[in-house]
Amino acid sequence: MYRIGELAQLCEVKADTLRFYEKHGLLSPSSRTDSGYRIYTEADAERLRFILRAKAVGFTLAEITELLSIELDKSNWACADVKGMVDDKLASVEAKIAELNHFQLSLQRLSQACCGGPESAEHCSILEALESNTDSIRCENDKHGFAEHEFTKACTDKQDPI
Amino acid sequence: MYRIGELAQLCEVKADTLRFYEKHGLLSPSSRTDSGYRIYTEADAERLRFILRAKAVGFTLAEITELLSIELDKSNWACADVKGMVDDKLASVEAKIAELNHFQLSLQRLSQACCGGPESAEHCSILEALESNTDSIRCENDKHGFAEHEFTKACTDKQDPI
DNA sequence: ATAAACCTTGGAGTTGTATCCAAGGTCAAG
DNA sequence: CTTGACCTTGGATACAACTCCAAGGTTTAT
Repeated sequence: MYRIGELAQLCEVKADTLRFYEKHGLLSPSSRTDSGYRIYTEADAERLRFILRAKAVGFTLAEITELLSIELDKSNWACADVKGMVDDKLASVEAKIAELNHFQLSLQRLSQACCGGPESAEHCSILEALESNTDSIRCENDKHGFAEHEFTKACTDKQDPI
Repeated sequence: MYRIGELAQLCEVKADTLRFYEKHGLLSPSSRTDSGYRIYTEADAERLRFILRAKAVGFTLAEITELLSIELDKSNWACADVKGMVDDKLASVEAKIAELNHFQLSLQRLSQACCGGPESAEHCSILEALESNTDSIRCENDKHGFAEHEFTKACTDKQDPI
């Protein structure tokens, strides 16, 4: 039997989060004290751990609600249903990864094209790339108008294609 | 000179999005007609394209606001400032990718452990994994109580470790 | 002259996951 | 019997980036 603060500490979440989960139907305390304090049982704690594990593999709370309803009525569901949820989530996670990989590649290219020095950004390759729709990014080598030996190193160093 | 719907169509965004950008200080039309219609110039369109390109590499609108203020006052900023923003964004994108890769791996393991068949979820490996804090996931081979030849194939097929 | 297609504004709603607050009640220790 | 730590509720706030709505004004084509 735990009070809200105890369960929160035990599972490393905030008491506010437990109230939030209750409001959204994920986890309700099994009982209350006479004065209204929430009392969670060990079974409640297990349910919370289920929620947290599901969160740890990427499920949203809405999806976890669905998983919990399956969990409580297993015999009326098939493995296919559960695996379907996992595979759907996997697909969406992979789609998100693909998008972020795209961002990553673009950002790496932008970073490589810029000397990153104290020179004025007037000829910054990054800004130029954002100004025009060219896919190729020109390195700002020699654009800054400083003595070449001073500032070109960073850029030439990074010229190897990705 | 474009009206809001024309610019929206040209750049493949919604007119609502342009009003939203205006409300948030990213892009204001250069003028209005007597009757109050927004009129965007070619320079406005270019600014919009800058915004969209920055979005396409992962910047948030708040970050784009910052980039735009640098863009309009380049000489008072250094390459280091711009590259710093790119590198910060790159780091955050990579952190997010790492998190999603973690989700992906976990989901793949869960998916592999489950036969995904029409059997009752009573012995579903996925649910069992979410119920207990074990890191290793037991395959549900033979747990369903059906004739072995019928349902074990999917699971044994996928036994190779990740 | 009228209908269709466009535009205006302010504001609300969405998704997701909390976090924080104020005003007040409860409980255990000293 | 007071202090401090805990608990209650409802509601506000936050982020991100839109998206939609209603009620009305404007433009354009026929």
